[in-house]
Amino acid sequence: MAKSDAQTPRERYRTQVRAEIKEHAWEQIATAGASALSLNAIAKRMGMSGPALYRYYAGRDELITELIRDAYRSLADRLHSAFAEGADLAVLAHTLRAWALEDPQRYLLIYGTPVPGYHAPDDITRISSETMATLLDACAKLPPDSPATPFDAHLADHRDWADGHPAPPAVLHRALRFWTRLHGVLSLELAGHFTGMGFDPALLFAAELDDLLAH
Amino acid sequence: MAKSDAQTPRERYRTQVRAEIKEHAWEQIATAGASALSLNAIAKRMGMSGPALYRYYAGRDELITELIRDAYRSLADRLHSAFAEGADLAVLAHTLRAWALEDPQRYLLIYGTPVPGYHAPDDITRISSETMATLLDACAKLPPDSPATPFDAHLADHRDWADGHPAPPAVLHRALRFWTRLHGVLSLELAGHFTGMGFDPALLFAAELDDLLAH
DNA sequence: TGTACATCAGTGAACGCGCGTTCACTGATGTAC
DNA sequence: TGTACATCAGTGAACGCGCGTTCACTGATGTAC
Repeated sequence: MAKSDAQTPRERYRTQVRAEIKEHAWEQIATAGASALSLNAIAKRMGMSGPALYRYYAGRDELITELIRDAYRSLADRLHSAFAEGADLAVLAHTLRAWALEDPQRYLLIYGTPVPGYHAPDDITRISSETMATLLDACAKLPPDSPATPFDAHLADHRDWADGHPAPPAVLHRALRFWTRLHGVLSLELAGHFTGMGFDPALLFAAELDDLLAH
Repeated sequence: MAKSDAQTPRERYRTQVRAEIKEHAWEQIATAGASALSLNAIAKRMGMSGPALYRYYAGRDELITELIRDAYRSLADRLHSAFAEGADLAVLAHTLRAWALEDPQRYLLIYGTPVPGYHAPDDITRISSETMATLLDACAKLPPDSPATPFDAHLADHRDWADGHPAPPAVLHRALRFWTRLHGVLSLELAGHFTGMGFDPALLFAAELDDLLAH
């Protein structure tokens, strides 16, 4: 976290204000959704005038892109450091869930409804594949037990996304299964589709996880 | 589809224009997302002035709510009629996927990122539970084979959402599993998270479906 | 069948709003000699 | 250590825009006698 390149006071101030802007941006997103994010509103809450923010961000798009990048980065780091500390898939799954519940709109900014025209810059895609790599590493540690499926064969021929990871197709498949199933429960929970249904979403999540680890 | 209550020409015209407004609204949502939906823009595309739309909808909120209702209605009807024609869970799953791919933004309007403050009216919740009921009916037709899980026990005590459906907990669990797993694959596919990964999302969907039917 | 009236679709002007963004500027902070 | 200059944060005014929404109105369509 500490990037001590001997910042001048001005640089320190700059990074601090940039961070403060982002904090307010997250608050605003949590309250009204990403589409309602407004530079002027952020400025007002910070007690400064609208144009002042242009000293720190080229415009609204740049700010949003950086928020998205930070979200991916945060998740990738969280999972990676958990894995580095010995977390297995079960722990990673709960780490993911905890991260998502910490700030639902942050999760949804990344994995929720995309703006039809938007294309993330390359570096963001790269961060996202770091997360995938951690997931693959964790999946590779499990004993190979599931029988090969037709989809495994398909994956054997379409594994570019694994980015050089040596895992066999069955492991790639397992990683995809983890991702889609946990996302399935999580995203419906975060979107509020379980509210009023009575059961505890945490238990459904745990049940899916058990099922994943059993096969 | 035909609701022939002997409409007067004026009523016919009215319903026709309302439908035309909604068509343009869907186009706009498909193009720029739901948050960009604007009455004025719709009016312009229809060649009329902005205020004219207020003859047909009380405001933007009413229009959006009706779009959401229509989306739920469309899905509920599609699944229900498929089931009525003898579809099993596998066919229902593909019906769901086809419906989603038909208009991704329509699916995401319902199951994607919610606007933090929004609460759907009761009748919409009811339509949504129609879909759930169909899913439960289909799940109940499968032979009971999966062993009871701890979550099943939890569901036995929290089954209000099943709305009087006589299915045992294991079936409720199966229905939830179907929903969350298919949604997991579908929503990531629609949000474009598989693009560039190389594999065919349809095959991953099929693999998840196979797995669901096997247990 | 024709006339008198009511209904209703649609218009254009207007209101207030908040948005993103630019620009010329003031004033404080840091730098060089 | 003090002075002269450059850098940069922040302001306020302004631009143009599109939004949702209201209002008083015109003109066409339907209804009643």
